[in-house]
Amino acid sequence: MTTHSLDRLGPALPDAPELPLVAILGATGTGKSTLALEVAQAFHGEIVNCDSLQVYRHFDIGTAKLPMAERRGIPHHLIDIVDPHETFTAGDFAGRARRALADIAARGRLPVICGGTGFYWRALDAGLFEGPTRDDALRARLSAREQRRAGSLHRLLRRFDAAAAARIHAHDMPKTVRALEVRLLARRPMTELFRAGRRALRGYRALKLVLSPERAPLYARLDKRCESMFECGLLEEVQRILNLGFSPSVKPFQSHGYKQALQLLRGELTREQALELAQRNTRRYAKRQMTWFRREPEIEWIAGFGDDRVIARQVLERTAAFLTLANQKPSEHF
RNA sequence: GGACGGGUGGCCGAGCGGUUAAUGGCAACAGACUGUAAAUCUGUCGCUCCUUGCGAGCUACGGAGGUUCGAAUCCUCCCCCGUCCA
Repeated sequence: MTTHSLDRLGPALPDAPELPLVAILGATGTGKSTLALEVAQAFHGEIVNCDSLQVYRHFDIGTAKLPMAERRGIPHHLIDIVDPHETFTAGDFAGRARRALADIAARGRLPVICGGTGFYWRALDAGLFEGPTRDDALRARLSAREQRRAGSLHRLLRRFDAAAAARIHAHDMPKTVRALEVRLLARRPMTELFRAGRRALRGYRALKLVLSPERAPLYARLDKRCESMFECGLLEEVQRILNLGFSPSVKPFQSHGYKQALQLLRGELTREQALELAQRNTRRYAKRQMTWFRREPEIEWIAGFGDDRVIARQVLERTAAFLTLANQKPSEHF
């Protein structure tokens, strides 16, 4: 574990008592929301969303957002905070999440982070490096260049930041563009900036739980959930968002489920095809999430669904133990 | 009974004499991830073996024969499936 002194967002004193925090992570459909509710309810917590799509207003059904009525009066943060056309990055998330954490802790409550976007979690926990934010004008120029000559951006990156070029596959445009953007704007290679240190979260002691049910039942559940989304208003929701004036090219529309619903509305897919593709992409996504969390450090695996009673009890016990330990920790120094 | 069309690796589906263990897609498995990450991208994917190499051997394109230096690809017979005519 390396720690860096670049953090200016959290309590920076190294010997300050660490505040407890619980993170409930895992693939979609593993029952995180329900479990987070249980934990928050039992330990005076408030929930902080860590899902890259639930931040968008109006995208409710396809993102499996917990309806207000089911939130048991527990405050949920970072849900419905931006409009669909606004860009919202991992950096934005990390900043706002840290503020939410501090607020919750200041209220004497337990922050319960809940979500499946691994990158957001990492941005929050390990932190991002100090670098330029995205620059759409620059990116427009870069992508025009790539269109003129396919492969030119990666070649360019090889000249400007060989280390990054070696790590990023030539076909991976988004990452190639970002590396170039950093290099061009900061005038220093991304690799160097990254090595210089990240803005890691300080001042908290986290219990990191990853829900990890068996694959077959998870997939079955995802398929079923996807189907019921199509049956229970996904199409109508998409139409409603369109009617509000948001473009179909807006980012959240590119996510699985919504993308297919849009294609179905345009007549590009039959209902069966749309559903099948949505299900397939959801399954693939879940698999990628599992891959991500496997690499996440200091994690505790929970082998089951979060809405399983036995699992819930197990997690509540674990959380209780964690909290008493967290409370004792500072006094051990004296 | 007759006329066509077809049977290809877990599935779909190309190939239609050689450089084809056989394009693609799906499924499966593994992985990457440095500010739009539910995105984007990569690898493996018949079996066995090893000195892990654009390695060796084996088994493969419904079945059995045949033609050929050589066949998933051509011929014969047989077995299935589909459409049409009786």
